[in-house]
Amino acid sequence: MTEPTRPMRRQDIRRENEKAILLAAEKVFAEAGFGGATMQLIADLAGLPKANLHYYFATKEELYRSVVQNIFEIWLQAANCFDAARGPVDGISAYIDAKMEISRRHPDGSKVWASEVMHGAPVLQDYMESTLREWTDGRVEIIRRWIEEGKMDPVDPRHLLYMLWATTQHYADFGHQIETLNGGKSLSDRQWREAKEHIKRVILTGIGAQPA
Amino acid sequence: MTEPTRPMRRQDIRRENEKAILLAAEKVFAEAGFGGATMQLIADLAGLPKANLHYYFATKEELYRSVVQNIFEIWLQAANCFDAARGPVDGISAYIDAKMEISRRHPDGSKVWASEVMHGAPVLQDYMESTLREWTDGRVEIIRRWIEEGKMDPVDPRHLLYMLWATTQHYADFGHQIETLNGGKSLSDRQWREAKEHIKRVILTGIGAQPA
DNA sequence: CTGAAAGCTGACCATACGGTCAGGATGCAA
DNA sequence: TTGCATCCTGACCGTATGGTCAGCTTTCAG
Repeated sequence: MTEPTRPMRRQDIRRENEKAILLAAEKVFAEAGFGGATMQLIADLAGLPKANLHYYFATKEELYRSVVQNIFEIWLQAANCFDAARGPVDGISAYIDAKMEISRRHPDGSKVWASEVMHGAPVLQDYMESTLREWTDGRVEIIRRWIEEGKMDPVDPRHLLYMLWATTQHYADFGHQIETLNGGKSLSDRQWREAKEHIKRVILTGIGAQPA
Repeated sequence: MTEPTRPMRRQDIRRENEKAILLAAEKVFAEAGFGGATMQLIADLAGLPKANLHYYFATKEELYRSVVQNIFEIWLQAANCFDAARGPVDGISAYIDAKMEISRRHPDGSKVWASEVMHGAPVLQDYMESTLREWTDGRVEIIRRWIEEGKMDPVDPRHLLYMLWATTQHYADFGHQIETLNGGKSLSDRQWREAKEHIKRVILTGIGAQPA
């Protein structure tokens, strides 16, 4: 019916194909892990012949690396919430919201990231030792300041960060478990809202930073 | 030097070999995932020829299933803490302690379990729909009672359980990240104690169940 | 219009992996 | 001691996978 249209420019072709491949790869890596994923499966999901994948990404490792780096970018962007905040209530609330939104919108990416870390971060070790460490140290300093200013109880900033990561990431990585316990249905809008509110309430109350 | 000793009884041979294989398998599955693990690697780590693995475990799937089931047992045992408790402070404290001890002593098992769930629980789906669901429903009921009795704030019991699982499991699954951020060193006894205390403090305070 | 660069792909290859098996070694009950 | 069940294993096999490549088509600058 509709004229197929395909006078695509070179640039577009490259961009679209890479995008399709990365999306397919993210899903397959998330579902099967690096070792269990096959280039053939990724190719099928992306709607391309396998050899075409190797035209854009020379090796499976390279493709995987690209996927993981993409996630890491998204992950780091959620950090901005923290900086702009004037206190723990604003900052931590915004961060929880942002990370929960990632868990909801990019569950596959979250799983790939979790898998990568669980297996000892073979491709992201350098990032963890540089970017992630800097990011973490910066937020630890912010939290420390909040504590000094009496805006929250004196809890260990690092363990607090781990708790934030853990609780939010859990809804992506263990989403299948949660769904199963939810009667086999994925969480509704309301349930996601409740999850966010629960986390914010418990943690903010727990660190003595409840809004006036 | 020491006389090699090997008049081993049949029973012992079987038990020891199965144990060695399961231990090696747990480690390899944790490090490489199901797809990335190879029977050869597991055999080498267990100090046995590959063919011998297949004598005890017919297929890779069967071996994997055994590993996962073992973990699930340990995981469920930590549940007892909950039942004996008279209130949220006792119960949740004990549960956090137990789960953190699992994260510390069985990091590989925890990772295999996490991996299994992340990939959609292909071998444990039935367990999740029966045993896990029952366990969860039971604890939800206990928590609900505590709330009714005014022993803690009215938070959603399910999300509270997820938070407990997430925070404790995180120290195993993301142990590598935590170590990296800890200067490349694994957590010391003191740091593990601090982690436990932090989690207990924040969560118990967060749900309004702080001890008098 | 033309030539070269970019994009594409079926067919192919070497390897690694899960699994098999025939036959030897060993513990053990009778 | 004997017979048998259990335990063990080197050698082997079929398959699936990551990766290659020669040669095709398409885009597009000049």
